[in-house]
Amino acid sequence: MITVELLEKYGVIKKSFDKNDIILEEGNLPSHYYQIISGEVKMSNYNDDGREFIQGIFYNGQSFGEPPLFLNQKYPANAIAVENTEIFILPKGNFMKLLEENPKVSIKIIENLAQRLYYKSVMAAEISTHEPEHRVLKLIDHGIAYFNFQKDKNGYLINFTRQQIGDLTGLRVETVIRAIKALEKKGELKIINRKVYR
Amino acid sequence: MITVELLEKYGVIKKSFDKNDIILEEGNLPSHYYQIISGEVKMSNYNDDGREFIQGIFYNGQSFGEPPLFLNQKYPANAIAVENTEIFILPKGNFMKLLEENPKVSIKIIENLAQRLYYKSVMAAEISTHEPEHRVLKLIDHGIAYFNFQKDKNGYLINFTRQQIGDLTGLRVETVIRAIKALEKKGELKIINRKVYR
DNA sequence: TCCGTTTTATGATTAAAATCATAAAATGGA
DNA sequence: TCCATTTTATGATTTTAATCATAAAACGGA
Repeated sequence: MITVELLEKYGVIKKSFDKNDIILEEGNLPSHYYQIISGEVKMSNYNDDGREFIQGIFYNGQSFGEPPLFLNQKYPANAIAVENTEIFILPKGNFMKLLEENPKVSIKIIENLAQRLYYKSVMAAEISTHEPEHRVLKLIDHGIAYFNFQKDKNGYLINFTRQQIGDLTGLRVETVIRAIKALEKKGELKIINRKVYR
Repeated sequence: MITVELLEKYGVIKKSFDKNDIILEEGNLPSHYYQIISGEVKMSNYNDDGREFIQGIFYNGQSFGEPPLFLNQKYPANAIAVENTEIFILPKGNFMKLLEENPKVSIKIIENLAQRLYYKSVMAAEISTHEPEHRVLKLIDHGIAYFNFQKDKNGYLINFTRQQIGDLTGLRVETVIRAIKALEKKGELKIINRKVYR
């Protein structure tokens, strides 16, 4: 996350997106740095028969889509507004100048990329070698640590739909529903009027 | 990749590992920066029944294991020497000092992390939503672009065993063998005395 | 408040890859 | 050069999650 003052100094602009708007598209070449002001963004892929895989979900203050920007490669996924969203957008040239002139920002970027790489390492191993229940639980625990889940008297409210959990873990929605039921039976989590708590 | 001169200036040491030696272990806290001088290193996970998932394979000049170093988190995977390997090892404190005093290195680190994140994004989507043949072909094409595969009159020699391809794509070795056969039949690649070319 | 859409839910069936079994070929140390 | 190990290979069987079908509950705009 880069501070508003710094972004403004380098000529950032604000842009609004409605729910379900496409912010950037797979296959396109990157030209801007994106940082969320408010709202929620997902980056995801669709395979040939329309099945979705969610690479990640991003909230206030978080940036997304930097890797291809640094590599001059095409975006490997789409970015879509999950709800109405406001975003800071900075042209690549300005962004690079900002980085050069503010070395401490580089460290922030490194930490952010490291965090995302860490998540992807954990989930890749999960998706490849573990059963549905294990995958779902790992995603939930990651979500508690890194997403903005709220804690109340029942525990952490897992603010994902079953479909989203499926799209994040490579499982179909029915499998997720059954896995969550099984996890509840084992006492690993609670279901209170359809909402999942841990 | 950080230059030898710079590493030496900050007190790097060399260390040798034999084939199959464990360089660092899942669950441990990081304390050093690692950069390969010669040889080959894999980072991988093992699930409860010993099934392996290879996070990545690294060669001369490449570094590995940085994300947890930047985050002060436990390693999410093991690093193992695939063959006899020499490695530059720099203590965390020295490495951080090097970064602070050489801002251009930060950009290199960013590019490297971005590249690895890119690979993981592509493979995560593959593993979650595509059939074995597609997954194998995608890995092979990625390998051609980013690993040191050699080109000769038959095309690029894919320098992975079927088992390695399986461990990188989350498939069992028999499935990989059958997928490669099917891809040959479709003309997507060649098998010349058991070696795969593309 | 009504109605279309989304989300959660459950049972039956199917398909695809994993597993199991076995073996030939190749490789690499001793 | 020999022999143990690794790699590639193939067929049969099983298992597991996907798929298919259907529906109730909840949600959200108009």
